[in-house]
Amino acid sequence: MLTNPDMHAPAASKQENIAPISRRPLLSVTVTDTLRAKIESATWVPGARVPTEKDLSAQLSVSRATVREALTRLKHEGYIYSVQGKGAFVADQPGLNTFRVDQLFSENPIDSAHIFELRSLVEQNCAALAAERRTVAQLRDMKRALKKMVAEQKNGGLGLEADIAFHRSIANATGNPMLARFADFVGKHTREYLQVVRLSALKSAHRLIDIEREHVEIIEAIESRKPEAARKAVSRHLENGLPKFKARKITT
Amino acid sequence: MLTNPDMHAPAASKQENIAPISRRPLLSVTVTDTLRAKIESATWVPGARVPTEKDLSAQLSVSRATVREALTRLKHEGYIYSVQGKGAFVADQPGLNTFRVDQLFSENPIDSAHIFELRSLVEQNCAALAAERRTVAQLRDMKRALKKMVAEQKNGGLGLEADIAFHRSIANATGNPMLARFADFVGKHTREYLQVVRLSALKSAHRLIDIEREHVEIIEAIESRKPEAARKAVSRHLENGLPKFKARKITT
DNA sequence: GATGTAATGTTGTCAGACAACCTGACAAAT
DNA sequence: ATTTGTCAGGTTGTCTGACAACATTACATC
Repeated sequence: MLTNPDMHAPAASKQENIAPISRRPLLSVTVTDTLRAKIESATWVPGARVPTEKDLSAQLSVSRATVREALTRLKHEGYIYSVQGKGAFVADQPGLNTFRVDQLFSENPIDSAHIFELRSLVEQNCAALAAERRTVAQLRDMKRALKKMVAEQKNGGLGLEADIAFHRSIANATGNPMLARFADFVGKHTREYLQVVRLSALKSAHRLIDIEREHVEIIEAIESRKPEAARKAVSRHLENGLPKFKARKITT
Repeated sequence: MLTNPDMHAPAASKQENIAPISRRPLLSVTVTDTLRAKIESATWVPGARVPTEKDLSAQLSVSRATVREALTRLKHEGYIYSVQGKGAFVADQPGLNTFRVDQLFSENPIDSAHIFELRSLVEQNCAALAAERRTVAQLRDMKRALKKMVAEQKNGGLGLEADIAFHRSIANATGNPMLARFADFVGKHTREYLQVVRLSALKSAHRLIDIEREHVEIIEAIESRKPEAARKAVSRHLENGLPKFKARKITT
């Protein structure tokens, strides 16, 4: 879905009951998926040589340019690597070059629970580390973001951007930019999948007050340097935001 | 560095003191970096239109094919998106489509500390969740991997693969495939950066015995369903494996 | 046997063209 | 006046062919 340009299209027209058109998938994307499947199904094993671009072009009945575009993506994902004059080969640990969620995610609510759990873990740890390391300036950032969110909500808005800024300010306070970036990453994707479901339910004034109180609890724990309290406050906050998945048992 | 084919090249020759050759960077990679910098420096802001492929081709004095290859990568990373017939545009949250570490990583040991901390957090949480959810079959997998590692080390090897399998078996026991995949991802990259430094120091028999004991402690905590004990056992294990960074203070 | 060299194959880059699609302007019809 | 149909131009997606850069192999030369 992330490769579908539609998701970035301007807001839908006012007639909501028109189903969105489904574009013909790009040829290069189809080829990419086809070749990636060869690797994930272990048809092509690590170290093995990938057919030459010319051969693939002939086998798949597409031009070499299209094959190259597909190979470019697979290289970027870490499934294969290529050496000029030599050829292309399956990587040792295919696909571990980048971490993506779209390839793991489907509309299945179980999958949603998985990524929400990942987010919860990351943000809990961020809060705990922030409680240990935050500077006064960083604490001020958190409070400012919270104030802004409350203000926006008083004006009838959702304060979504301020909410994002709030969580980011916590991640920044860990002093670990890699961790902060990953928190951003996971946060974006969870919010993306929530978007539709959430908007209506979130608007209730009752829930908004809860959210504010939960945020205050997080800040207080970080301010008073209590890592475990911060961790639990985040856990509660995120669980409350996800009533649908809250009680769901993850069975293995 | 991840786009450099050398890292996947066959094992180095026996003459270790030959410096690895540095290839001329691919033109398309250079273009990719140039364009990505435009976005990360906010020269091109979200929503803005990216120059047409023809224009970029003229401005950068490269062919349209090369420009397209660069744009393909940027699309894949989530920096831009394109619509046929319309053009290409900067994404709302550029770069958050995929999580990569090479763009954040440099040879600076501080950066290393950041990714090692990320790994530690992830694996601690995996162990804690595994302690709550593991099945008997999953517990058996962990013990089998540990046995294999010890056996390999008795034969003079490092048991690196078995070690990877051990950590993966814990991640699997969380029942969350997304979390397991991320643990794989982070584990791969941390090990990659360790590789050179570590091999000699690790060979000492003393350290190998320690590692075995640490692994046993992790398993015991998971077997007896003690999440916090499992978390701490993993924390100790990883800290011991990284003496260089152990005492380093992360300053913000 | 060691070394230089040419031939061959593969990926990287270039150039030009057409197909698919979007946008805007204009004409035609109601 | 509004809607609809048509057209032209621009942009990305795909195709084709060619050459450059690099690796491998076989062969000739010393």
